[in-house]
Amino acid sequence: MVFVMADRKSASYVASKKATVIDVARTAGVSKSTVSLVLRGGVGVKARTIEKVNAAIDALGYVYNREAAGLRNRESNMLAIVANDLANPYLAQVIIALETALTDQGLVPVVVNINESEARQRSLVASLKEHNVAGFFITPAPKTSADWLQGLASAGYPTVCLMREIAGANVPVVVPDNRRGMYLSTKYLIDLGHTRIAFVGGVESISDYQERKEGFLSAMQEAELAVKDSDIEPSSTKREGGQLAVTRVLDRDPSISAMVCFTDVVAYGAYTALRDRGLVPGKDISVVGFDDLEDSRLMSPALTTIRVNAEDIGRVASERMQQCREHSLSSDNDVVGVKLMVRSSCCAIGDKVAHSTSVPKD
Amino acid sequence: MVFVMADRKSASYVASKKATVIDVARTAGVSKSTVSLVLRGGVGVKARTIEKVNAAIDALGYVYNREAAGLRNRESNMLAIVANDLANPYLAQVIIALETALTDQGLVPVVVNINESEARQRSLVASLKEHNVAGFFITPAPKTSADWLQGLASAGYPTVCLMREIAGANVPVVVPDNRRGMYLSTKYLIDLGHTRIAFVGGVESISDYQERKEGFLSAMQEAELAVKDSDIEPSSTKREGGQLAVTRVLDRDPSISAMVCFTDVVAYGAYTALRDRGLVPGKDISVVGFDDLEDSRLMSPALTTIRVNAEDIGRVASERMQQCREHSLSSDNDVVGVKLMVRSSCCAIGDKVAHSTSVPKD
DNA sequence: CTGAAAGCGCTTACAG
DNA sequence: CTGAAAGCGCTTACAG
Repeated sequence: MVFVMADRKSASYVASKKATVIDVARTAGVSKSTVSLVLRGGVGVKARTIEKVNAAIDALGYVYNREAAGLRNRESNMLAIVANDLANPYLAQVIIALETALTDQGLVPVVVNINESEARQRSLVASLKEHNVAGFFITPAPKTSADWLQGLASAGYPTVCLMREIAGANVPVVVPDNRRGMYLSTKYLIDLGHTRIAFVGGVESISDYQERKEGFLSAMQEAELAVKDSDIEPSSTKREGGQLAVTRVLDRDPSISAMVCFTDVVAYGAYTALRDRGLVPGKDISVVGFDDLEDSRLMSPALTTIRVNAEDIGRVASERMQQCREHSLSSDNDVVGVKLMVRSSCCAIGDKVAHSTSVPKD
Repeated sequence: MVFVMADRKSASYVASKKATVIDVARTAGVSKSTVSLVLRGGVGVKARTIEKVNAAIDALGYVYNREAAGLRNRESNMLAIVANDLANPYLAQVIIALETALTDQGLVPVVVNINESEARQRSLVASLKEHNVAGFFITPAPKTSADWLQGLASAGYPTVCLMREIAGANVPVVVPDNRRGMYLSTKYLIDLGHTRIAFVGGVESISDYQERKEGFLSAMQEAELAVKDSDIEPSSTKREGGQLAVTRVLDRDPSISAMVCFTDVVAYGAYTALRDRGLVPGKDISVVGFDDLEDSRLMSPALTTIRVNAEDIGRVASERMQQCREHSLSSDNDVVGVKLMVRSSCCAIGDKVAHSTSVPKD
């Protein structure tokens, strides 16, 4: 009969010929509708039937075609994480936390890396829209326009910004308490007796930079300490950026006795720059970071830094996404708490003594 | 008329009602078939018509539904990068390189993170299959079964392994020349006069560990140097793993004067362990890494290490994938070259003098 | 270039 | 639970 001939003809590429719901129904001896019911959770289908269908699925190596399903019911379980720079270890922590939270909800997180390029961001997001992702987590690239971001959200794609805010876009944002973090680290240095404190590293065009700078300035102002323009030295957020920034700052003004760094990675660069001039961090000069990467605890001297719990960021962001998906509104900001981790990279100056009360120890 | 009423009713959620090919055809004043032609490159359609269609697409905010298209033509431009651990900085470099190569070919790379969990690998790969990805790059989790991996490839999903090999699976693999890399670094230490060299860090169950260990052993054997079991100390590949491994090795045998580390990250942990005992890397004891992360050049002492060009891995892997997609065969291994980068973390011992000829300098 | 029709692999809704 | 039918948004193939 005809069916047999067809089978024999296709014998050689049988593995790549994908089974379909009809095939499953046929081998399980049930209807197409029943298979569909089982595939979607099997409510109201009796256990024996579910077993038969699952057995057929295994036997045939059937792969559910979620895109065909999505075509009909307009649903998707795929969420995109649009990452500004996969080489940033702190972002990696956030992504890992976020992935865990999403996977627990039965969603499929995929990450794309835009490498701080607005153009790449634009084109990758466009591609993901074509693939019917259910929503976007995004750490927007520098120069991202509010209109573009807003447009994404308005077009029905639930969108949550991570770590960075784009002014003018009405999109929910999950950020650490950048102001308070930098305020805490600056205040800590002031309490140790430092009066000449530099703020090093970071890219001015990104929202977190401005927030951290404000925290620094407010602590300095509160203590009535002067801040010269030259005490603030932006740079790339790579290790090398920190190294260059510190070199420039100290070349200009050797009276600097302490520095708050934009991130831990910048602080690592600071360590290198200091060692290159024969200065020992934690002894000759004080350094504070921001992020609390795993390495910071392990290096020597262990880096005093601001801890931002990546798990918190991930968890809050996934909750916010869930809200967006439910009622497509809500653009509040979530600010995640921070904590000063005192380690060994700071020293007291003048008649002060390093105090280790009132501050959490590692 | 009916259409007008429908339009007015849907006015409030007009933004989320997606335009379709029919809508584009209507506003452009052409047929559905023509729009389809334009969407797929516009061959044989005159420029004026293409313009009209594109104008309509922009005006309507039309988003191509690649899944509906894929349903019909069984094509996909989405490639999955299944990463064993996103927190691994070297892997991040490889992913970035791979993404660049794929994007250049008009493909859409998405990465998922399995966190070294075989179960997560299994479930995420299953989900991605449901989303009709065109192929998989994978750094297989420990305990990945050859059958599973082989099954993936046999089911018609082009699959390329990165960095790690699963014995028994007939799948193309792109790896650095692990043996030669470790041979080179061990030989370098031997030439500096070291005789008691430890091999620290790394997880035994993964293929690259065995290869690197073989390189170490062959250099030692060639020099007729004895290797005790206790000179080889595996550990997690995290920084903390390196720290613990080095501590154990030196506690057992303080005569060790040099160590080859499984990776740069392990070497960073070694630095910490050495400093904790008052030893200065590059002066009291020699350390060599493997990977050549960006940090290695910048830390002090700058780490002597084996450079594995991540761009090469990414480029070769994407070429290999292209071949798989074209004729679904080819399971050769690609071995990417390595290079010893001599920096400051090693010292000569006995009557030897650090030689810096014949070896590439940074 | 157009137009009408069939089909990709599912879901949906409904009568039985 | 089943079965027949229509539809999701595209592509394909073909006659005009």
